[in-house]
Amino acid sequence: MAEATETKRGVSAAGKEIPTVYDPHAVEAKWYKIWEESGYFHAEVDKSKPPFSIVIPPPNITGELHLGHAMDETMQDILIRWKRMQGYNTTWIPGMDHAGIATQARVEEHLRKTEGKSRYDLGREQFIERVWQWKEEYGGRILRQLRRLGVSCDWERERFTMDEGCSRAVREVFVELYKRGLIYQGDYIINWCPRCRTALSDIEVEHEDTHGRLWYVKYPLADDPGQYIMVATTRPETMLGDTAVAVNPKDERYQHLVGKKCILPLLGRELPIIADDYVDMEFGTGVVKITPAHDPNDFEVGQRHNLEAVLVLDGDAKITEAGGKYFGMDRYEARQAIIEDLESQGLLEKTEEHQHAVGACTRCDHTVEPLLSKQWFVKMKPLAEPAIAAVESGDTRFVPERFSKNYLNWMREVRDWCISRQLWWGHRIPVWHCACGEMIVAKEDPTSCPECGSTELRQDPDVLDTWFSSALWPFSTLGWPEKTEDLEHFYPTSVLVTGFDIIFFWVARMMVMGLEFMGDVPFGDVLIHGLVRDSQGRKMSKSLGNGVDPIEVIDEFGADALRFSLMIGTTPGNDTRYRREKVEAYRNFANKIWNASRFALMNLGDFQPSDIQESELELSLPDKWILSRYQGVIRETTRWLDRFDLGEAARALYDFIWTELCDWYVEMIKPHLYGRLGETAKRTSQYVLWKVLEGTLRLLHPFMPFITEEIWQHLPHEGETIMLASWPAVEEGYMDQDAEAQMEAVMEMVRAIRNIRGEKKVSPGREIPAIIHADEEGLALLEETNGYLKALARVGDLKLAPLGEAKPEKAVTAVAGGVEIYLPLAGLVDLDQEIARLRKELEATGQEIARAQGKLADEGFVKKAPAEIVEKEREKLAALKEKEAMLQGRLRELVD
RNA sequence: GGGCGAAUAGCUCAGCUGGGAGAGCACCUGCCUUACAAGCAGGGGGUCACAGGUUCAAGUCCUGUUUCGCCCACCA
Repeated sequence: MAEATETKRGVSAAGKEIPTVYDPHAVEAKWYKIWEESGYFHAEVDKSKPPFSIVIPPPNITGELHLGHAMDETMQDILIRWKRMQGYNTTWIPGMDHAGIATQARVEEHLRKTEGKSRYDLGREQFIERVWQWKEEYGGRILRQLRRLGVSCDWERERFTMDEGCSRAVREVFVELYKRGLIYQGDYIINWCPRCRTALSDIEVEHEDTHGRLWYVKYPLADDPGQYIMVATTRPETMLGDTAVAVNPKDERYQHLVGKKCILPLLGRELPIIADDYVDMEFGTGVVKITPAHDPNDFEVGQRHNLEAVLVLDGDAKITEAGGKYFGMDRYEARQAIIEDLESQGLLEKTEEHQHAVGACTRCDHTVEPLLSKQWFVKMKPLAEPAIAAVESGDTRFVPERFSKNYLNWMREVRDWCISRQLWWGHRIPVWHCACGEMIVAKEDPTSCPECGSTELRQDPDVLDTWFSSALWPFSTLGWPEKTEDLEHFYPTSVLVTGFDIIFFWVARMMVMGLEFMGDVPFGDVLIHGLVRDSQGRKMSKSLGNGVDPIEVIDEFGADALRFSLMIGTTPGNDTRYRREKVEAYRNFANKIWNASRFALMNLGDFQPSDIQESELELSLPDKWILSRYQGVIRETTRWLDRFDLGEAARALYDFIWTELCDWYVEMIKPHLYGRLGETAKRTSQYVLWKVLEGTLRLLHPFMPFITEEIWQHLPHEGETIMLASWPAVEEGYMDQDAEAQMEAVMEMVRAIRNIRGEKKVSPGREIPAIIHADEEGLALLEETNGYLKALARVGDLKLAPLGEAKPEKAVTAVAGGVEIYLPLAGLVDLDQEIARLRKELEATGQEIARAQGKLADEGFVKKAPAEIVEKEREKLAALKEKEAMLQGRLRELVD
């Protein structure tokens, strides 16, 4: 018992204490500090190396990071660490986004809860001061969270979308676009959120099918008392702003009324009846009420027909004075009142159930109002053209490719971008007004009016859409508008990693601005990932309360485990579910690596790679095999990374490490390491074990940076950190097809014996005798490898004999790896059972033979399939026939 | 109204250029074998949604259907 306790503590032979359970906490904190303080994350421009740069999608300072960020950041870190090891001049620029509307809302809410005050109580200046305080607090939290994940960001280059440099870039871009005629101010229908009290861009509105109603309202004819024209509307409250009624010019039903007038119920205003193609004859009554101030289509109709636009809803979505007796009512209250009034006047014909899309603010979920308003816009069409061409030509590539279609479809139909927001938190619009009527658009704050010299200037109170500054991120962070060395070297950035949900918000706008101001795309590749959902597949959200804090996961399982679990088993661009058990599984994987490394360290002793020259190595079959497989995993991992398929790269490493390295190689070379096969065998396997483990750690490092560094430091290595070690390169000389085939045969034999042991319930500790009959080749292989077989399958006495020699009467038979295996298990062999077993096996083999023969008998297959495939099939058939012959021979003996 | 994705073991998901389906978890059997019980060995379990087609060969490519999910869209 005392011994067992000792073992659990992991006292090694050398007396070194390394715990058997990997504890990520101390390791992660230690290494992150060292990395950061040593400046490993930072890169100065080094023109002797190819550049590789990434700008982080800046997290909003609204709160804390969630698992989606963890995945996004992990992907970037993997790419950056990998490229850094490959020798690129890498920088990953971190930073945060001021997130105008979202942050303002959060701070207002906080203010209301803690002090019972609104932003108006504080005033603009004081309020903004509070937001900066918020930024310090929450921004700081985000930075700590990022560090816990292990990200190798170039912290010296950290930026904020409202810092001095970004602010300067914003002004520069605004003024330049204005000068180029690509920014304009105008009265148009915009989306207005009455809750946030600001204009929104089109993509900040989420359309949801809601079920509403369609009301049929009679508009009496002005010249024909008693007669009326009937309109159908989903929004009766906006009728207060009607300035016309429209029909389709082809609609014969209403031909005679076009040019006449009708009376707007409730208000009594005279409305012209006009004809416009926009009206769909099939829908409703074929008559549309026209409200130019509150509907985008009606606005256009209004423009075409020179109609007046009457605003009947204000910024709070309450009826304006223009609404007569309804003045001051909320929009829904007014709707109810209007319906009642119409009904009581006999003007409401009928009501139908009706499904239609209602826009909601993406921030607060309140229903937005389309309303006429003076705002600033970016003219998108001319800017979109090069952004379309760049993706069509492949200058920028989406991964997976399908997202380029999304992007292109949107870009081709892009509409002007409303960029002004009636908020306080954000980049103030660089426009000033003078009492003389002059408007000044300038990069620097003007002191006086150039027209009249007045110093009484008033700046536009509005701020810019948050995404305006985000759109400049790939170059503003590199120093633009200065022509910096950074900009020249690191722009365009190499790859952008982000979720599909912000392709329009962000990716598209970066493309536009990058091309317009840098004359080049902002990034070569756009790696798009999906959402991290909860275990039931639901989107994680505050309201559902199903969000998972990455820090809690890291506290429990370690950052490496979280990172790995977010990568493995995911498909690029697809959503993934977060499951605690999955992280647990990769925590176990970390532990597996930890223990395999403990084993290695115990058995490497004072080994140094310099102790042995590669020419002195006497490689055993397992040594050759693992070296060959190691080349395979280098090639595979690199190939997957090249394709940005991080999930498959992770899987390749997992399989190699757990199955091939740990389960087979380490088990097989134990006798070597224990010195039972002599000093050279020991040194050779020490060398191979070290070489493969050390290299594998480098391959794994981008995925699991902490544990790999910790172990690597304990192994003989070159350099001060694994972070800056080189990415393993394939050494063709170690690729060995024969070794792989031979090992496969040995593994098959071991599995066959283990299988029988399991079936016959032979206790695992008990050694059993075995007799193996094999052809010349098989015997040669077994001469060399019988030690492994004995150890791994727990075989004590092993007899080797050529095929055809007399076989033991009472023995369980297996045919595997091209040999006949007989296990004379005393007392466990039942002749009838054995015969049944062999018959079953024979039958299965017969079926496989039939299939192979059928295929080879097919002329089409033999003629058209690649020679390699046909040859493989022939070999398979030959092996199967051999197996069949062996089984038949044995069966005949037993039956006789 | 368009566009996209998903459908594979009980559950969650992989499956690259077409060449006899895999993992993790769960389940069953046996093991504290001196790296690891967060482990080891063995095992059961799948007409790859459905119907056609292309091909010597289809989970993989094409067409259609069904179910679920997402995105875009100014029919009041």
